[in-house]
Amino acid sequence: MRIKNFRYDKVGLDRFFGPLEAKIMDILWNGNEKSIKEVQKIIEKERTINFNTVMTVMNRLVEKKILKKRIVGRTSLYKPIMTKMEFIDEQSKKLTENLLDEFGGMVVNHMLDSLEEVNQSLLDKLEQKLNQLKKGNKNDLEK
Amino acid sequence: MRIKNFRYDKVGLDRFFGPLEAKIMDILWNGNEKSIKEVQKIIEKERTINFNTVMTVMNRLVEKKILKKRIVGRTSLYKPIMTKMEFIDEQSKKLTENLLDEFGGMVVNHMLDSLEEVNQSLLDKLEQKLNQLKKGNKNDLEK
DNA sequence: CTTTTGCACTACAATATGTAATGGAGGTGA
DNA sequence: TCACCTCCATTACATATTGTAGTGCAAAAG
Repeated sequence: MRIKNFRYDKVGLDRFFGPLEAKIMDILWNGNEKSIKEVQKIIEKERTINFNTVMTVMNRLVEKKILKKRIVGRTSLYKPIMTKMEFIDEQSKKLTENLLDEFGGMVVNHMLDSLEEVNQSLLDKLEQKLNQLKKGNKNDLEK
Repeated sequence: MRIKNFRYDKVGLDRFFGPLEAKIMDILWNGNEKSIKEVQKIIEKERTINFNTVMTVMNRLVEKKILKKRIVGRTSLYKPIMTKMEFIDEQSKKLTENLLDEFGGMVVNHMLDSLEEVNQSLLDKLEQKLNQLKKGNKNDLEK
């Protein structure tokens, strides 16, 4: 399975995961490979959580190919398949491509509208990319 | 209620709605205010669909404030609260803002990457906006 | 007054996610 | 060896969303 939903009434990891899933991913992205017990203990610092609940959700994340599970003796260790940055990058890229496919120029305009409050270095990047694109187009014409 | 999910494994209206919801919205956006019966008849051209099924889904769309319902005599007429363009614009705007909030410059880069395949008029628009932004920034500095 | 139509109410199914009980398999201490 | 403890699999129930449809009422049509 894949991540299919972007929840835009949520923030951060909650945009891609349910709240418990997000918590677990957060823990695993901010540390090493962990057993269910270890994850459960960390969550228990904030609230009570049943060991089996953590296990079920972690195993579902394995089915979804978000986590991978390594069995060491009698214990299973879990860690994310991608780093958080890789994950975020992949998701935001997919979303961006999807938005452009679906809405085209409209999204570019919205983006640029929202960009007004954005810093200079991003503007520079934008300009740089724009020049790059213009050159590309010119070359295309020459071919 | 609001639209909360963007399904990026789907296309078009299916990104925001379930398949039957999407079909219904499509019908109502491509025509006038319609009764349940009228909508059902249109869907029945493609497949069998129970009157009550259409009714339930349409009334749920009213609850979600996507449709509004007007009772005329014994019949209820339904139409979208927003035009399709308004809806698409609002959703894509929200999504864009959300993506920028969440991922910032990363999204801009993805967007510009994806933009390479895009037409000249969009490039022009982009350039225009860029100049606008640059001017804006200059003014900000002068203040 | 019976039949048809439009609708409300209710219910069930599938999927996603959170929750947890039960019980097995294997290690540990007495 | 026996009782216990730890980790895990299996199974289940709960809620929300969406699609589906039965039952029955109330009003219109005849």
